[in-house]
Amino acid sequence: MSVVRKTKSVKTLMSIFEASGSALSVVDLVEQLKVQMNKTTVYRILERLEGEGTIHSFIGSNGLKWYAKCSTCTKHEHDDVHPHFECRDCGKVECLEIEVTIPKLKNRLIESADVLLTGQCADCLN
Amino acid sequence: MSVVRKTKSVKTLMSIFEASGSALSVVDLVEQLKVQMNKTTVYRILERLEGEGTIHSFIGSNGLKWYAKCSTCTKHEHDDVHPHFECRDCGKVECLEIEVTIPKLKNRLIESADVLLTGQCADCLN
DNA sequence: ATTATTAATGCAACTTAGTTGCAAAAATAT
DNA sequence: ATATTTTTGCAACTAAGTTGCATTAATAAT
Repeated sequence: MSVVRKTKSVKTLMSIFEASGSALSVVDLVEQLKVQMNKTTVYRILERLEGEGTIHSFIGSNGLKWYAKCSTCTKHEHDDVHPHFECRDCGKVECLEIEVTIPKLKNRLIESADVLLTGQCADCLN
Repeated sequence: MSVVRKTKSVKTLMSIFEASGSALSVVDLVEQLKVQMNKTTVYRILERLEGEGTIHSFIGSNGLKWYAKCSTCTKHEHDDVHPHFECRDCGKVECLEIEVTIPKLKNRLIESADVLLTGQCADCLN
């Protein structure tokens, strides 16, 4: 069920993620691709690629959805504690290749941890 | 500017937060209060209370906005690294009274950190 | 290579969270 | 009691994301 076919649209999205070093918001992708494909298609392809493990998603500071293809995406075991960084000036969002340690909690089972850091990126610091 | 008046609606919302130990989603508040006040009013009161420092907000796992009144809200200096926990079974969201250590990053200025943990709460573990 | 099967797409209509402008009502100040 | 300023309700709107269904494109089977 739900085999991911290598359609033209899928290839287009894949190459966008390959080419981009940072995360991409769904809103931006839909806007950027609106002449080439329907927004529903964008949403559905992103869902499938995430299900496949090719990309991963997270929620930005304003509640909008972002996707990224990072090095840990290629591993089978998905690392849940890799943080994301959002620049308050240029709006760029990136995956950070560091690990954040989540303390163990008694009485609760933690299944995943989303860490979103906000601040100024290298480019915007000056 | 933007003095917070103690209107009936404000008092209602304040007492809801006092009575509740956990965080409250805006959607739930609007639904719960829809006979007593307009949804626009709910949104605006929450904004004002947050500006005042009485409550704080964050984004849940599905991108929706949540508000909570926690112990650290009463302090003037707002602690940016207090995590939130969302139960995947019952949907309850709570502030955790622990501190998560965010590693220093070279080349980036971190201004705030949002940590959202997802899993099973004490009640849903059995 | 053609045909059959199944997945993917486009489209339009819809749902839902959140916002805006403005007139009316309620708090606070005078 | 009146004037001032904030707050509220309402209706209309925006924008993100979803759904159903008919059509089209990929892959599998012959």
